[in-house]
This record gives sequence, structure tokens and C-alpha cells, in this order.
Amino acid sequence: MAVDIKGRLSEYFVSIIPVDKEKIISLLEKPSNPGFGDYAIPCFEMAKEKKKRPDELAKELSSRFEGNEIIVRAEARGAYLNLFINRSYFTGEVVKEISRKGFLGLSKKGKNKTVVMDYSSPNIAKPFGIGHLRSTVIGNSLKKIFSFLGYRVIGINHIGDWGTQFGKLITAFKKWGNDDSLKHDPINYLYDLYVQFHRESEKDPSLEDVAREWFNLLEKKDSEATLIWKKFRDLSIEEFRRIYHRLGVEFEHYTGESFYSDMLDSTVEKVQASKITEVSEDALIVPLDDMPPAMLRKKDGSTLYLTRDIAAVLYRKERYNFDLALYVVGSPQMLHFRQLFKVLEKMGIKWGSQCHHIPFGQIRFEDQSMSTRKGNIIFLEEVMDKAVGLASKIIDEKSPHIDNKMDVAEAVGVGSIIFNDLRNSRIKDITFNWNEVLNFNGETGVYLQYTHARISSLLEKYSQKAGGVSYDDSLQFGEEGYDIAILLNDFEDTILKSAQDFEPSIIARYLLELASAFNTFYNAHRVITEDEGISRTRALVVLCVQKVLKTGLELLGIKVVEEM
RNA sequence: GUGCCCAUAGCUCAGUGGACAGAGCAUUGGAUUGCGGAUCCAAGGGUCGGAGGUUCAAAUCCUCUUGGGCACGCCA
Repeated sequence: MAVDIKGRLSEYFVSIIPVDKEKIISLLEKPSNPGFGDYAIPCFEMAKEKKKRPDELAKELSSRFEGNEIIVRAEARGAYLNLFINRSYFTGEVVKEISRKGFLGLSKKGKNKTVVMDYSSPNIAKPFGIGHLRSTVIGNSLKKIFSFLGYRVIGINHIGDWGTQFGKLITAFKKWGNDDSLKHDPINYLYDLYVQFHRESEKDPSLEDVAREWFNLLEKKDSEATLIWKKFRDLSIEEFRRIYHRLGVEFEHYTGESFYSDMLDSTVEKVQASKITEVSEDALIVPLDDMPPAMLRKKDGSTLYLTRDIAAVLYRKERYNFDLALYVVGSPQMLHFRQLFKVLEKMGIKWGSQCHHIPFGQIRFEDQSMSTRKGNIIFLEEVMDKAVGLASKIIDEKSPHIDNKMDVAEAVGVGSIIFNDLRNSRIKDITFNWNEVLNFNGETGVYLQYTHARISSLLEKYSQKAGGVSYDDSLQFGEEGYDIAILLNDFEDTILKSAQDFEPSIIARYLLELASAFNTFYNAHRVITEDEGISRTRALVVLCVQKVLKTGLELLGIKVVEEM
């Protein structure tokens, strides 16, 4: 628990007037204008209860306040009671608290709880475009956030490794492909074959029939089809792993759609056993209220994506006994997940409410809509390479002396790509823009990295001059670190809120605010001064900022650097 | 046609019941004989898509409406 400032303030409040403590805590807010005070209580509601005029009540309350060790003065301004608190005191309290616990195991919210996360989930044989970045980095960040809160997190990469598209790929590979090209650059090569298939099949529709036949064989475990499919899969996953490594993303399992292919019949039987299915137009469906029916089997008897997802969720519940199951999948699939969860509900499954779809907006492109089939796509690796290249160039200009430049450029470049994706609400669509992606100024990941690096350098200099820095009760804090301390104190609540809303951007925004507060402080005050006491208290504040920045960036899945 | 999502400064976005609506980018002007200028400070720029309603109080909640996006039984 952070320093409970509102609780402390409200305690004093209830000692002078008869009012519920929780009520005051819920009313306490930050004034819109910092000049009005540090905290404020709007008096409209209490005035109504007491049948008084709000401004008079505020005035009356202010007159009852006496200065004490935590509240310096209280001032009525219109219907608001503005409080000026002891900034030095609270700055010290916050620094003390952070120095003491260092954010290890802050909240035990997730203790003994398991969350299963389904994220990234690219399709084999489709290149890892920036479209896949979102699910990957949002999922990865949520995974780190929940782990931080003590949850056991199972990350599952639900690879798209099954379906009629593999019939197409096998057809194309057998017709035009060769092993050498495949091994050399598997995903791009398969992608080329995929594009070529669609080009050729427009001229010769019979190719579609050949493709269907190959997928049919694959489902029947035909040895040749299986061998080719497995080769595609293994080589592709190898490629994906390389990209994930660059992004710092890890999964507990790479169980794709094919993993569930043997469970489909029994899954359909389970759904049928709950007597909610119907046969309609030769297909097996589950009629749903207020939404289109969910289809379990096509008229030709084969199953669908939804059937596989039902199989997957039943399997995951049985295997992991999760308390929470998250699907980090784009917003176009909202209906699909509503249907999935509704089917669970109709089956009488109580834990269905533990499953959540975490939707996010799509990446759009300024000119054309990107079609995988036609071959228009921006590759994630291209984006990462450009960002890293730019970072590297700037490092050469500005910091030619630093060690391991390549590693630093990689961390800064990739980090900026990740941050760019996480800084806004997930649900918003993103229009891809090179200028924005490669911008290293302002509200960017680079800004945070730079701030962290500069703090590291500052603290290094400080320790060379004055030795290590640690908290002790004799220190007298000034007011200059107050804005920072208030933000530092919000860190834990920020993490909890981002977990509750499944929204990494809340942490991203918070870190920008914190870094900005630090940079303002840094420009206005010297840390290393002739006064030992002042230097030490300021260095402690800065040390806390460093801790929070580092922890926060790691929660977003971004590696921090000491210099850049 | 039905359902869901989005709409706030030129651009990209914060802000889910409280005081004159905030950032970044872009534009303009400033800051370094001292801790990293990838920084900081300042200026201009807004009928919060529109109309009703609820409330002491609405960008925020409700209804309607306009514009954009997505989805809608045999793809995933």
C-alpha cells in the first residue's frame, strides 16, 4: 500500500465535523488548477444534505480548520474547500515508503490465481506484419502486469496452423515450390506462394478444388500432406521465435489450432449433450438470443473456428483451472467471442464469466487497405529495423563513446515501436504513419528511455561524489520533489487499474507524466549541490523515479538502458 | 437492414458526474561560462460531431440524430 494521503486527510476531517470517512475519501480530488491547492473537496453534495449553500458550507468548514502537521491550511473558494498539505512531509513519506519496499510484491491480488492468456496468434505462412504487433505487445504487457500482481500466467500462442489455407499452400508448394527457397526464408516464401496461389486461381478456379482436396487429406492424416504441413509449421515457428526474441516476448505454449483437431468430435458431443443445438440447413448450430446463431458443423460435417475455440477453452479450463482467461484478439472478432461465451453460458458452464475478450483497434494504412492476399503489407521486421537504424544513427552522433551501441540501439528502437503501440487506448484504430513511428521526441518510448538513461548517469555521478544513497529518518525533504512524489505514490493504483481494465496504456500514460515531472524538476533544480542534505534528499527522489520508470517500462515489455 | 465500436486543438490522442477542457506533434519565440538540449519554458490554436433530456453540476449518464469503421450460419 502506498502512502494513504486521502485517508490521512480524511481522518483529520472527521475529527472536526460529523461525516463519514469513506465519503470524504471519495470526494477528495485534485484541483483543476494547481494554484488552488493540493486537494479539494466539492461541497455541493454535503450542502444539499445539510440544506445549506455550498459556498457557505465550504467557508464554514475552512474556518474550522487549524493548521496541523499534514494540512497547512484550508481555503474556501466558491463551493470548493481547497486544502494545502504539507508537501515536504508527504514527499518524505512517499520516498521512505518506496525506499523501504522497492515495489517487490506490492499487491498480492493475484496470489494463488491463474490467468490463461491467448495472444499474438499469427497465421503460419502469413508474414508477421505490423497488424500482428498489437495482439503481441498488448498481450505481452498484460502478461507482465498480471505476473507482477502475483498471478500465475500461462501465455498461449494460438497459432493459426490449421484450416483450408493449408490446402492452398500445399497445392502451391507442390506446383511451384522447392525446399531450398522454403528453408532459406520460410514465411516470406510461403507468403509468396500464397499470393501466387490467389493470382493463379483467379485464372484457373480448379486450383481451389485441388486445395480443398489437400486439406481433406491433411485432416485424414495423409502422410504426404502431414509431412509438408509439419515442415511449414516447424520452419515458420522458428521464424516467429526470432521475432519474439527481438520483442522480448515469450510464451508458455505454442499450441495452435491443429492441437485441438482431435478434440473436436468430443467437443461437439458435449455441446449436443446440453441440448442446445439444432440442425438448420444441414448445419449444426446453437441458436442464440439477440445474436446470430453459432455454427458448430458445416453441412459437409467439418468444424469451424468457433468449434476449435470451444474445444480450446474446455481444454484450458481442465488443464490449468484458470481464474481468468483472456483473449487478446482484434475488435472485428467481437461477435465471435460473444457467441463463444454465450454458448458456454447456455451449456450451463458457470466459469464462462471468467473468460474475457480483450479487443483492440486495427492498424490502418493511409493509402490503401492492406490485403494479405494481394501482397500489400508492412513487415514488422522492416519497421523494427528502421527504428533501430535511426536510433543507431543518433547514438553515433550524440553518444559515440558508449559501449555496446548495437544493443542499446536495438533496445531503444524496438522499445519505441512497442511504446507507440501501447500508449493509446487499445480500442482505437491506428493509422500507420512512418513519421510517427520514427519520431523520437515528445510522448514516445524514447523519451522515457532517455529520461531513465539520464537519471542513471546522474545517480552514477552522485554516487561517485557522495557514495550510496539510502533513506533515513533524519532527512529533511523540501517541497521541490512534491509533484514527483505524488505521482510515485500513484504507481501501485495505476498498475491495479491497468490490470482491471486490461489496459497497458494506463501505465504508458502514467510513465509519460512521471518522466515529464522529473524533467521539469531536473531543469529547475540541481541534484548534486554543495549542501549534502539537499543533495541526498533530491538524489533519493530521483532514485525512486528511476525505480518506477524501470519497473513501469518492464511492465510494458520494454527493456531499459543505462545510457544511450 | 441489424448489432458493436469510434467522433475532443491543424494532426495524434488524454480526460467516464465537479472549478476557466489537457498533453504531444506541427508552427512561432525563448533557455546551457554547472548533474546528458533525444531536454526544459512560453505563445497562438477548441460551438468536446449535432439536438433534446437527467442533474445543484455533463466531454463524461439517457434518448434521438449525423459521419466514419467493423461484424453479421457454412473463412479465420
